Amino acid sequence: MEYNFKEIEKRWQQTWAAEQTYHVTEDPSRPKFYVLNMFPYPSGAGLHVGHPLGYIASDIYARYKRLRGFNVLNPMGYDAYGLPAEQYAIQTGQHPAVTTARNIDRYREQLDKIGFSFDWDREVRTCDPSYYHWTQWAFERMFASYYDNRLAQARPIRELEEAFATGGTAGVDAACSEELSFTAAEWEAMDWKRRQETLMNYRIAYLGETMVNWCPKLGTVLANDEVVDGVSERGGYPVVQKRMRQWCLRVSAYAQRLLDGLERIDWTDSLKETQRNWIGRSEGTEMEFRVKDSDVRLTIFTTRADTIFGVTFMVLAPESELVGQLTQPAQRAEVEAYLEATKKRTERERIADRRVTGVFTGSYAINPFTGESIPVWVSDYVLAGYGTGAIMAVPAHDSRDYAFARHFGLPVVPLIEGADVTQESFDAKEGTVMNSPRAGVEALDGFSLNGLEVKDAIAATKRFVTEHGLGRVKVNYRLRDAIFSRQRYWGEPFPVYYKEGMPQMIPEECLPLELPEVTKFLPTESGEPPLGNAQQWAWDTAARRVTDKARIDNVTVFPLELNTMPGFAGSSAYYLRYMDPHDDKALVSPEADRYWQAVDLYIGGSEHATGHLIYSRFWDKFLFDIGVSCADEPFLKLINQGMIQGRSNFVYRIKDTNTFVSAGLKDGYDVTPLHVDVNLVQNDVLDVEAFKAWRPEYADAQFVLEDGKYVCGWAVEKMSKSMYNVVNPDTIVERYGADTLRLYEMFLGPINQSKPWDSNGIDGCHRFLRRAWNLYFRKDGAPAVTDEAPSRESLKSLHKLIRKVTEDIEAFSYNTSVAAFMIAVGELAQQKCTSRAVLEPLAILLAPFAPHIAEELWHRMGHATTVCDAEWPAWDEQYLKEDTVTLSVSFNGKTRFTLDLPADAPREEIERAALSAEQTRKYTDGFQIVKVIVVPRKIVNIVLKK
RNA sequence: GCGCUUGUGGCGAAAUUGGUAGACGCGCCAGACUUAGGAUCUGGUGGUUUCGGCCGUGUAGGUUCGAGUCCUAUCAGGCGCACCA
Repeated sequence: MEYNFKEIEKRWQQTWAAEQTYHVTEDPSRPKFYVLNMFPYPSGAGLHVGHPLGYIASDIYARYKRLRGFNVLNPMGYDAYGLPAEQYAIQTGQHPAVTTARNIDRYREQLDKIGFSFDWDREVRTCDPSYYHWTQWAFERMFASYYDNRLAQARPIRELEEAFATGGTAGVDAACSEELSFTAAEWEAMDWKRRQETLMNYRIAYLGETMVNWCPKLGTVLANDEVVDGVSERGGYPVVQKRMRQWCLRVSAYAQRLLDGLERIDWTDSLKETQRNWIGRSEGTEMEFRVKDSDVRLTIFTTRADTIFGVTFMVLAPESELVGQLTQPAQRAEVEAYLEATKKRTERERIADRRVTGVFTGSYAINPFTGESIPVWVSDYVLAGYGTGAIMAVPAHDSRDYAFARHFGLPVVPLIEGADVTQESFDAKEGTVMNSPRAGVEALDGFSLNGLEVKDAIAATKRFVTEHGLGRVKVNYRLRDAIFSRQRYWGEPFPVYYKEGMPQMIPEECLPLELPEVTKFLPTESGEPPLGNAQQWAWDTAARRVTDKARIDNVTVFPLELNTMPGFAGSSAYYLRYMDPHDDKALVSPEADRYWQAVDLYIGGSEHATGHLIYSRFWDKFLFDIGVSCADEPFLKLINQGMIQGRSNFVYRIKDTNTFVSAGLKDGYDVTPLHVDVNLVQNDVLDVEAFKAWRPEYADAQFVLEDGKYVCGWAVEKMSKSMYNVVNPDTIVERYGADTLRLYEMFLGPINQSKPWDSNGIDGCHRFLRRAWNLYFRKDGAPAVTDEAPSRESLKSLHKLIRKVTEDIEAFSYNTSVAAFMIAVGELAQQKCTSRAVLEPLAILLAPFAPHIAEELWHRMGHATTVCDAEWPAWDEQYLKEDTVTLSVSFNGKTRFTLDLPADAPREEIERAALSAEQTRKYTDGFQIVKVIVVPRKIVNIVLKK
């Protein structure tokens, strides 16, 4: 009987769909397990073989867990909002909703062919109103919340209003954009608008005037993680810094919790480290410097408070508002020219060209410890967005300050004994402090750090600063608030209208606020975002619905927000929605949430480390605070699947001809290597006829063959259309079947490693499946499975396999379990094993990896129910025991001969046998036996000495 | 510059965690069956060898009876962060 994978796979896929085999419901009688893949953005190019890698790995685990009695949630959906569909819409006029739906259909078709155990009933699409209803809802809750630093928790903004009314800002410790200070009376005196503005300073979702990454080409702002090397991640367009009023999320309030949470989750060290880096916690001191002849106080942040005696100048960021106040008339022209020049430089230019630039303001700060005057400069090496936007410069012990001091001829005062600062600064935080203060300089209260170790000097300075009211100990984070608006069409609309210029939320019960139709996807002529083109885009507060813009009277009808939300909005809480995808009363019902808790296993690429995986953790912590999610970490275990790279093929054209030379002969000619579509190549041999048909210019191509074949060259490159190395999973499924594809993707190597797709090895996996199939049938096609008792040998093969596969799946080492299958099937074939007692468990073991063939074999063995509900077999140690064991006998670590002994021989007997073996005499002759080391069942090592 | 990570045959990779390095697959070689093979099956396949062995896990040391595995130094690749004070 032939292994007809096409027929088998098609039939079972239909059956599973018809019988809802993978439909899952909350079942408190069974333990739950939640497996999740990062949902894909449905691009127009469809899936290539790299995409399903993670899906297959998680599907194997999901099926395995189900076989072990778990109630497994394994959902799939689409991250459907995104720039490519919109860019395509701008070019072609095709509505993004149309292209997105088409791409989703294509993805679904491709996914269905691979035989996943997804519960499609729980599918979500971020662009569905029923889905983004809850994205908008979460945003509204963030707007209505502030972060209480003392409780380390989000609280209703109402509580803050009450606190302001009773005591002003005194006693309030809340995360904010700007430290404010007012009394209850001042709060009471504020009008509605003023209060709204004040509250905005505290809201978790807030409208903020900030420096943003503006991408003129895309016509939108971008989050920090969407900017790579000063250009946009999508498209690679230049990005400039621009001050704009934008929606932001106060992610920074959660910095410490995001950091602490990493301790409790099972992620790779490298990923946790990446997040720690991104959060960038830095413990230091904030110190105040008075300015000579001015009321201005300069606050700076430093991690090296101990270097206070080496401060020889101060530097302000060009964007700092203090620049204007501190610039003296004599320096005004120069400073303004500098600010102008800095503004013109893009982020990219600043990174590419690290010239030392700066300008003196004419003002002098006063060192709070010594009273010395210190010149205040402006330079773009100080960033406005970090710390206070001002620094104390210690050129002797900071390389950037050093470069600046050398360039402008400012003094360098070394503070560490033995540090040579004639050529470069001494940045290390070690050594003994000196010159603190210098001889002859009197410090405040006789303070001195001389003779202390740097570590102790930092602590001593912190203590002194706090005690003398010169500043405070402060923790800074690199993590910035997330900019949450995009000037694009294809995204979630904000449920926001504007009254007196202040944003108002649309009532929760009126959600979702649906994305309006527009005629054009480009910004309006007046520079408004694309939603400015929508006619039906105003909010009627009386009728509580969207209405025509023309009716705006700012009395009952108000303009709606024109920005839309960024890509990460929809992907931040989708794992919660899968728990309860059809609920129209809540994002997730408490029952469903309590049952599924959190994602037990999350699989996806590490490229989301500083984007989605931060935002999602933030979003979840917020939902945890307001009691919607019961888990404060959303993804308990995370595995990063490696990228599948492309394996490109090349043909070699002899220059100025249409003749192509086979790879082995190309060195004899002057050739140009050209990418050739890998689908025209099999095992590196070119299908010459297909090649001729590929492109008109190759129709009359000539070939120089080797051994009658045209052999192509190859290289590992990114899988992309332009390299002609994209391998489509459908092609593989068509040729070998889904089970072979699944097996082969896993066999390729460890899932967390990047590796090139190489179709060359796939035959091996396909052969394995055929051999497995052949175990179950006789040559004439009749079923071979019998009720005979299995041989001990066969049981040993089976139980060895059960143990190996079970342990490997638990360790996500799928490539080695596939190898174990190959060995076991080979052994069983050799043993001519036909016993049901062996072949049935074998089919179950195979089910997670190759579900179609397993299901088919299971049914052919007479089972009416699906193999998915079978019970995972357990191994029995008694079959794994050996009767005899072959020991290696080594002398001084070198193996010389082997010895067969009963497996249960005690240590003494092994030792005796080794010493009395006749070969032993040969090696011990003339030596003294120092000791004998017995590694039971493995090695006897005899240590010799002359 | 800082952090993380990986170096093993012609290739993808294994190695029970300190115990016979290279499982399994590809490729290659030989054979069988075939008019034929890009089909199938069987056997072989790290290097070297005077056929006793000897040498082999990026490089150089160290610990150990014994090191791919542990320690020290060093080189190379990949990823992340990067005027973050």
